[in-house]
Amino acid sequence: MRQGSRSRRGTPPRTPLSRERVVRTAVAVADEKGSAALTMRAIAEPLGVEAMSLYHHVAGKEDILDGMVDAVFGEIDLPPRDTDWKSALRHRTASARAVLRRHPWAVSLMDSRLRPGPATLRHHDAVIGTLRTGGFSVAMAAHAFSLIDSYLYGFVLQELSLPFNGSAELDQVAGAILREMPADAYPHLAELVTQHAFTPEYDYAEEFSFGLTLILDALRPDEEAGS
Amino acid sequence: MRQGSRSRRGTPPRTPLSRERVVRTAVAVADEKGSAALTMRAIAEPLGVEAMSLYHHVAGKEDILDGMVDAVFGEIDLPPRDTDWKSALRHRTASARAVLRRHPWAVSLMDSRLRPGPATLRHHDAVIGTLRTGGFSVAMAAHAFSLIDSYLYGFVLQELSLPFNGSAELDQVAGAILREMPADAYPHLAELVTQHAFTPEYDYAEEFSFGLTLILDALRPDEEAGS
DNA sequence: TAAGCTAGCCTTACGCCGTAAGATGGTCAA
DNA sequence: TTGACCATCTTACGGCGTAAGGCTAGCTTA
Repeated sequence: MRQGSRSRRGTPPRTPLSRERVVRTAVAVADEKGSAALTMRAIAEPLGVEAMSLYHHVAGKEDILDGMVDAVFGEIDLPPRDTDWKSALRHRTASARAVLRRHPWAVSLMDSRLRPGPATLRHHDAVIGTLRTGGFSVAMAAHAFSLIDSYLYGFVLQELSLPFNGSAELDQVAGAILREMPADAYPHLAELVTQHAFTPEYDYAEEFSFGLTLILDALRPDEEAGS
Repeated sequence: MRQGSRSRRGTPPRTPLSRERVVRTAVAVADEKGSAALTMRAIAEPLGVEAMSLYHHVAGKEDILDGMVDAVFGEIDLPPRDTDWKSALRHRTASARAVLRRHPWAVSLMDSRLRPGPATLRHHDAVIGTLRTGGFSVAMAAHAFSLIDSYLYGFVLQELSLPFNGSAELDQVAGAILREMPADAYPHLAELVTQHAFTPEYDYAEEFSFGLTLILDALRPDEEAGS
């Protein structure tokens, strides 16, 4: 904000651009304005620069998106190494949910993006390492990894697709949908929506925890070297 | 193709447009050309019509996207009513995975889209109904619903983000990533990737089944009226 | 049969988008 | 002082979603 403004004369101490600064700005823009507003021009503006200048530091918009995904993985806590595998994975999975809620554009961005950055690789390696150390065979670790992350991404995907800016708005939407229904066309859905006293923040945390606990308790290491 | 061509003279028997025909064509275009190629002009062309003509039948592109999502839900088998809840849900979940693989654009489209169509509502109602009939309380049915669908969407999301046009390409990508690694920077990840003899089609079906079985076996109805 | 209405399609145009190509100008070594 | 370099800016292009309005075929009505 203070460095570049729009000046060209007077040589204010313009902080030089860099791939990292571009990616960080892109994350901020997506957080604030939504992923639809993430244009090259919108990223350039808070940097006090024109859109085309970004191309000297990134290969194109796809490159920025790759960087954003890796930045998100960098924010997720790695599973701590000083507890059992179950507690460790519970911690990192809760951290991941928090991060993905903070960056609502991230989940949809992660699909179709197959150029994992270093933070992504480090993250996956740590999760698999936790399972292996906890006594999981390679095959079983793959199963557990797939299951836990599928649940994580799928849950956040669904959670974010609801407008949870306070329960008022949610109730309003739910109510509108219910009212459109031909009374008893969808009785079970109506029952569930009606009976669920939506208090989004808390309910969702509890809902997530229910599924995660069920999964973690059903998973079991399959190698003899127990801790 | 045969009906409209570009003619205006001679009055060929042009099949009239309709919201349903527009949505069906949009699904076909997305399937064949990818979701990035899904433009109003691209939808209009196979209908033998200009882009702006679509606006007489749909409210805009968002409306088409809503319709596409509902069309996808319409393709998913409802849980059959003549077995136990576990078999019924296994069937509909496998069907859902098959449908979402057939329309790779669908999962990402489902988030951010909060105007469920009739097929979507009917589908959700049937799933919840299966759980309730199976002895689940309303609260427990909500838990089970959330858990199963989170797993489903998350799994497909991850499955589709890999280039699984035959194992050759996948091995190639995996190999390239491994080669970029500083040898032993990600040992557990390397071990897992190396040891997993990727034969995508089969492996993924088995992987999905593992997690689904684990979840279904861990879930339990919580009301006394057993079957 | 003829007049007028209307539904359904087309044409044109606008302001966005990502980015190719090349001009500009500030910095620094010689 | 000169000259080269390189980060940045300017301009432009094709494609996007869609607003506004024109045209015509075929139905309604007298």
